[in-house]
Amino acid sequence: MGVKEKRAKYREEFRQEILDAARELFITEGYENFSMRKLAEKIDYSATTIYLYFKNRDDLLFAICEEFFGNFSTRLNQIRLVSRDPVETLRQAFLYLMNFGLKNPYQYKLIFFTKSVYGSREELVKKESMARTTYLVFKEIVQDCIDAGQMRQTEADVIVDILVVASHGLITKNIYCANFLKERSGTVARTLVDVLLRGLQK
Amino acid sequence: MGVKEKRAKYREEFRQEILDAARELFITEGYENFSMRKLAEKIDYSATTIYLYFKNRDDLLFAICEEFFGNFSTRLNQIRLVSRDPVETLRQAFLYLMNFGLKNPYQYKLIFFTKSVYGSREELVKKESMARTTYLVFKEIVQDCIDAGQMRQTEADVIVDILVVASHGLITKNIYCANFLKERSGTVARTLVDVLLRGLQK
DNA sequence: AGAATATATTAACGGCGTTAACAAAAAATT
DNA sequence: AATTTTTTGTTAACGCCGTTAATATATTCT
Repeated sequence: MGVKEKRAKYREEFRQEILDAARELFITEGYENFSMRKLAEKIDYSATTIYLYFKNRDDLLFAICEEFFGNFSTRLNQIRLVSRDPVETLRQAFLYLMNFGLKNPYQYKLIFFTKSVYGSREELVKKESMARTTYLVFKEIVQDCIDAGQMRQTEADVIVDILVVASHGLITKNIYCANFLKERSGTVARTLVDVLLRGLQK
Repeated sequence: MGVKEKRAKYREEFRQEILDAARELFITEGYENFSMRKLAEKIDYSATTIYLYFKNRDDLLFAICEEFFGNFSTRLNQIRLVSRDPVETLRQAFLYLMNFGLKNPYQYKLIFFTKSVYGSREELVKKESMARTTYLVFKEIVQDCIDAGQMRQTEADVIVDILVVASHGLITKNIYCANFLKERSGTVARTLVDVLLRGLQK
C-alpha cells in the first residue's frame, strides 16, 4: 500500500543487499526457477525497484560472477605468495577450484554452467573483467611451472584448459548424475589430480 | 479456425514426429528458450495437442534422453563385438562419447546437463531406463579390462566415473567458455584420453 | 521554498506451462 | 445403418514470468 518509510540511504549498500539475496535465491532455486518477483518478495520491495540497481536478470548474474572471480583471483595470488614450489602452487590452485565446486556445487554451476554472461571471446578480452584476470593469473602459475623446467613443454593455455576441464567435469557429474555417490567424489577428485599432475610433469 | 482435416492415423508415428521436432527445437533454442508453443507452431498443431502424446515438457525431454541412450548402448555393444582387446574397446567407447559431445555439444548438454529427468539414484535403478542400461554396459567394458589384468585394481564404478567426468568436462568447457578455442578442443581431447588411459593401466 | 533528482510504486504487455471445457472425427457397438 | 464411445483436436483461461511505462513520493540541490 504505502511507500517504504525506510529508504536506501547508501546506494551501494542496498545494491549489495539485493545481490546477496539474489545469490542465495539463484543457488537455492537454480537459474531456471529464479525469478525477479521472488527476489523482490525476499527483499520486501517491488519487482521494479530491482531494475533501478540492475539492468536486468542477467546483469544480476554478471555481478555475482564478477564477485566470485574477484575473490578467486585474490585467493590465487595469496597461494602464490605462500608456496614456493611452482607445481605445488598449481596443485593448490587447482584443488581450491575443485573444492569450492564440491562444497558449493550450485554456485559453481551458476557461475560456470549458465548462459555465458561474458559474451564472445573478443568481448571477454576487451571488457577487462575479473573473469579474465583470474584466467590470466591461473595461466601465469602454469607458466611458472614450465619456466622452472618442472613441466613438459606444452602451451600454458592447453594445460589450464585440461585442469579446468577436469574440475568442470567433476562438478557437473556431481550435480547432474544421481548415481554419482557423494562419498566417492572425494576419491575421484584425488585420483584426478594425481593422474593429471603426474601426466603433465616432465 | 477449422479443425485439422488430416488426422494422425498412427499414434506412434505422430508421436515420433513431435519428438523429432522437439529435439530440433531443444537443440537450436536451448533448454531455456524451448517452449511448448513454439513446438506447436513448428508442427502446425495447437499447443495442447502435444499434451495428448506427452505428459509435459519434461516428458518430452525424457523421451529424447531415452532415445539417445538406446542408440548409445547399441553402439557400445557393437564396439564390443568388433574389438577384441579390452582396453582398446574402452578407448573406442570413451572416444565415441567424447566425439559425440564435440560434434553435438548442445544435444550432449541437453541430455547430460539439464535438470535430471531420471530422479534419484533409487528411482534410476528401479525404473529400468536406457540410461541405466548404458551405464551398466560401460561398466562391463571397464570390468573386462580389469579381469584381463590390463588395468589397475580399482572399482569399475570409479573408473567409469573418471572417464565420464573427463568427457563431461570437455564438453561443458567447450560449450560455456568463450575463450576455449574450438581448434584446441581436439588437442585437449587427445591429451586427456592418453593421460587417463595410461594412468589407469597397470 | 521551490525545482530537480532519486527512489519507489502500480498497471500493463506479451510471453510462458498447463488445465478445463468443449467440438468433431473415428471406431466400436448395437 | 444408427448410435454410443473413444480418440484427437480445438479455444479459453489461470497464474506465473521478465520487463517497460506511467506515476507518485521522498530526498537533495539551489
